[in-house]
Amino acid sequence: MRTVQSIERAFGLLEELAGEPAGITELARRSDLPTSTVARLLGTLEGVGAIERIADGTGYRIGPTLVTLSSSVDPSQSLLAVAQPFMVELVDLVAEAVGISIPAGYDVHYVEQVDCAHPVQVRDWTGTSLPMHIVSAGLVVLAQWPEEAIERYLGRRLERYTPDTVIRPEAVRRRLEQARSDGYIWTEEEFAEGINSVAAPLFGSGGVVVGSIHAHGPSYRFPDDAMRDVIAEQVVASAAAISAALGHGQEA
Amino acid sequence: MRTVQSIERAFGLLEELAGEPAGITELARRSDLPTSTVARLLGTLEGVGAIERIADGTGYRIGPTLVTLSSSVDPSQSLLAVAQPFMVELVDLVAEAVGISIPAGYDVHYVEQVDCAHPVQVRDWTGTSLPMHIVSAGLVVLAQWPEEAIERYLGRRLERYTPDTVIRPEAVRRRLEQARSDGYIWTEEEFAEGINSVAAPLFGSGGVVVGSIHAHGPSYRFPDDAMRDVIAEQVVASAAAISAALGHGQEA
DNA sequence: AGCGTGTTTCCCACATTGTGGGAACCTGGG
DNA sequence: CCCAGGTTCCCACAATGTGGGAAACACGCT
Repeated sequence: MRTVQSIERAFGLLEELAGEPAGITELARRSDLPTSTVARLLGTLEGVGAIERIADGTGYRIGPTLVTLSSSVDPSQSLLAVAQPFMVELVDLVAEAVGISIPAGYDVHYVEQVDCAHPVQVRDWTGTSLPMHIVSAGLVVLAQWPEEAIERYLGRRLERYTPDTVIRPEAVRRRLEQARSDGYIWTEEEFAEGINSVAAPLFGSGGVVVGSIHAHGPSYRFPDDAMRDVIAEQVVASAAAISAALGHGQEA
Repeated sequence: MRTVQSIERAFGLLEELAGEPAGITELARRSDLPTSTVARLLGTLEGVGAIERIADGTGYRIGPTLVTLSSSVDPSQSLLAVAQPFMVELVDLVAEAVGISIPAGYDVHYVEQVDCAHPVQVRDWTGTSLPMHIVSAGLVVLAQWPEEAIERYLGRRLERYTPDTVIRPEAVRRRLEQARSDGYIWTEEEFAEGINSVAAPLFGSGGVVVGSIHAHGPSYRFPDDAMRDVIAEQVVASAAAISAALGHGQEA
């Protein structure tokens, strides 16, 4: 036995439903399965939240679970594919680890990192989430949010991670302005002692922020003071290139 | 038998993966299933595209199929649930059909309509898509896009639907400005002769446009000249209420 | 009301299908 | 080269999912 029939069938049904909501009998006809089987499969799918009953009684449609499942990785998906080559390129330029992250609620989620050759380097944060105000990758994203959203963010208690973490709302606000005008931002030992990073925002199809790209390294060598601006510009340039690559190709 | 075990397990695994990509053994540990079973389930899920292998060999993550499945219904989903009551309310106020639409590439897609009591009324456009520049529902959305995106839109050939359709890029631009400052826009027989409509944009969690709400009626009676501004304000108010309802509640 | 069509839900015997133990097989490190 | 950690394959077993059909609903018609 290689594949699981019931799962394949279930996804067949999901695809039908994605095209157009429908009831048991109709799906049974379309997918050429006995109604009782379809009923059972749909029942299970409903149980896990993959589909839900349409309000006025008859029929099912794609449900919240699927949305959650996909959204949790979705943005990174296309992002990763597109960004990968640019990340590698950027690593060569700045000679430090480069990462990509996406917004996830009030956090940013690190989805990928390309390491540099240095024997001493920042560990791979892929898979972790951190509050936006403590990391460059988060600040540049936050900076792109509409005013009310920022308001909400800053209205909550802002956690401190190190002595250098900036948590005064007005101070954070100033940094956001800075990020907007510069197109990038530096954080220095605000999340963890010994790590500095620069980040620039990534924009997707509609012009909305979909995440950010950053370079980070040990604070004893990064950034080299002379290179500070150059590095930032390189990150910004990579970000722009990725955004351009994402830019078009909208879909419903 | 009530539910299908393999499907439940499969979705359990998907949820694990959504949280964080992982390999077979790790998932087996976490979900407390035999590795061979996990391997088989993942194999099937990969077959249907629900997950995919992570580039550098080891591990799986959520795949394209799930994204497709959810995106096909997602935007309308939460929107519809939230918007429904407001739509009904608005119908009462303006005494004409009210609809909701979402952006889909360069088109807007009509996802729902609540009809009014009039024996003569606009047909239900639910399910159809139209270019943004010819309908109020599209213009208000377009108006919220970032400049470069608008640029791209207007750079293409703009189709004419009726003699009154505005297709000169500069003219459209002026209307977009108007839409931004007023918060709504009227279109009069630009898409189909005999139909006028007003629309206002809907904003979602991040403050991004997620669609629009509009009222439309036969041009011989809609809008009543004296009511023109009142109606527009009512649409705007409904839009604001819906946006507020969508507004918060972010999630990863 | 009463009927009829088109649903969905429930039940149950059957064997197909999925299961899981374990062995073989890769792969990367030391 | 060997060892650990992971993945793929195999196979006997029966638990699991299957599907036919009947029962319970839900409407729309007359």
